Amino acid sequence: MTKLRDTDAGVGATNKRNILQAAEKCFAQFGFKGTAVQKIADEANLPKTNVLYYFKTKQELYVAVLEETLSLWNSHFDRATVDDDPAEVLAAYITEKMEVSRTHPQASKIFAMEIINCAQNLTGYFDEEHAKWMEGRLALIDQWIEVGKLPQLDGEYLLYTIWASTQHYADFSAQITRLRGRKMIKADFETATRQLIQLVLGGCNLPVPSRYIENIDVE
Amino acid sequence: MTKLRDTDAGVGATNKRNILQAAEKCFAQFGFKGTAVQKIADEANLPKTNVLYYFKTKQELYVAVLEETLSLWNSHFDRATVDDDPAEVLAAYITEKMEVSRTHPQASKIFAMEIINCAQNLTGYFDEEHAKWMEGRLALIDQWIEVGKLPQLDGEYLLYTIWASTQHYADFSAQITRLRGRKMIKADFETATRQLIQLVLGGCNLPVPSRYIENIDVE
DNA sequence: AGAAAAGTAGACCATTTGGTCAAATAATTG
DNA sequence: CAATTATTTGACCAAATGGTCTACTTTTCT
Repeated sequence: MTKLRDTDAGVGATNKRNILQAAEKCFAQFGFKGTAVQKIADEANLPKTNVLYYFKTKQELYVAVLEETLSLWNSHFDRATVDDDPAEVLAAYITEKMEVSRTHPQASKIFAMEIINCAQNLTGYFDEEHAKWMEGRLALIDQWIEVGKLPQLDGEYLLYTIWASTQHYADFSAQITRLRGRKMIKADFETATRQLIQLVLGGCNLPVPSRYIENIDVE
Repeated sequence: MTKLRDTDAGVGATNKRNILQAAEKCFAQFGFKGTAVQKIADEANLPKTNVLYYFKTKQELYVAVLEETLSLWNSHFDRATVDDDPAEVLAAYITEKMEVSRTHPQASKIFAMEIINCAQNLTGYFDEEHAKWMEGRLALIDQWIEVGKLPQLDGEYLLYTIWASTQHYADFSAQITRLRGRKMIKADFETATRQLIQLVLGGCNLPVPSRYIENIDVE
């Protein structure tokens, strides 16, 4: 009766979402060049021409998928200030990023491959935003050091370590699964999260907040 | 006069090495599907047919490149025992892996993509060897814990963190370069290595060996 | 020297694949 | 209802690409 189209309802929007989901799956598994549009179409149960109707080119579809994954970078850490407790903030940040690896491994893989291939499709916008974000977070870490909440350390390498260690569980899940003999389940992720928090906070001479020590679902 | 061929001399061996090097460069940048045999041939200054003469298929060439990269996993850590000092061993291991990331970023990228794409080309041999290696190293870590050289921790996640954090500097170099505004040079790697050692060892409640504290070339 | 093996290289082919076209159908609007 | 717009779909095409075939040259071995 009433029209609530335009963004999320309607045939077009449904198809678009459907295609994006199928594309994410394929791109994560086979990369950009390794994914045929036909395969995405099959995955979405649509003729290929229909896919190209919604996204003019494969590249355009890929960029659309990529841009969706960028939203996963958002975090509570973005809005932390010098008044916050770095132990709490970092523990929460690690927890968030581990959760992303667990629930959105495909997006993480696509992002990783894009970076490995020199980030040709990450437009200047992401570059600038990301660099600006980084600058702000490094300034915050320096403030924490100034007020004695953190020991002398280089925030840059700290953040790299957190990113690498958390994304690893998504990107390298095939290796991890083979080494362990079985897939990591939610409980394993929780153990891994606790261990990583302990390691990183310990390395920063920070006490681990009590709620991150026991096997309790956090947040 | 004398024949010293077979492995490293002779036209064939030279060409093979040349092709492998060109292939490594291409595969690292564009992935398996994204790399045309013709491009490898151009990079090696040979006609395409010549490349296919030495490696019957693109897949065979790719696997050859991949197998070369596996040698980079070798480390002094392989032969450490419970009598060694975990602080020394882990610091050296991190240093070694960071050095690999600095000097063989292409190999690291190829390996990473292979894992992301579910390691279809890593044969059972690597799987078994790697799993066996892992088992031995986890046993060693447990021994260190038993004799009180290490606090209670899960060695599995410790190793993942080390792998992830060190390989990150090779695999994600494009992102790092953009964030910093310039490439990481040797001195930057040394700083990163020290920071990472401090973080990991600190997280394990281990003192950092003095020679890893100052800006001194180690080993 | 002469035969056999190793290496070089152009022409060519079959397949895959991103993308276009045109025609048909369904939905929406005036 | 008529017209316009949105969507669906098969047929088709040109470019890219992995790989083969054949022929030629160089090296090595006896």
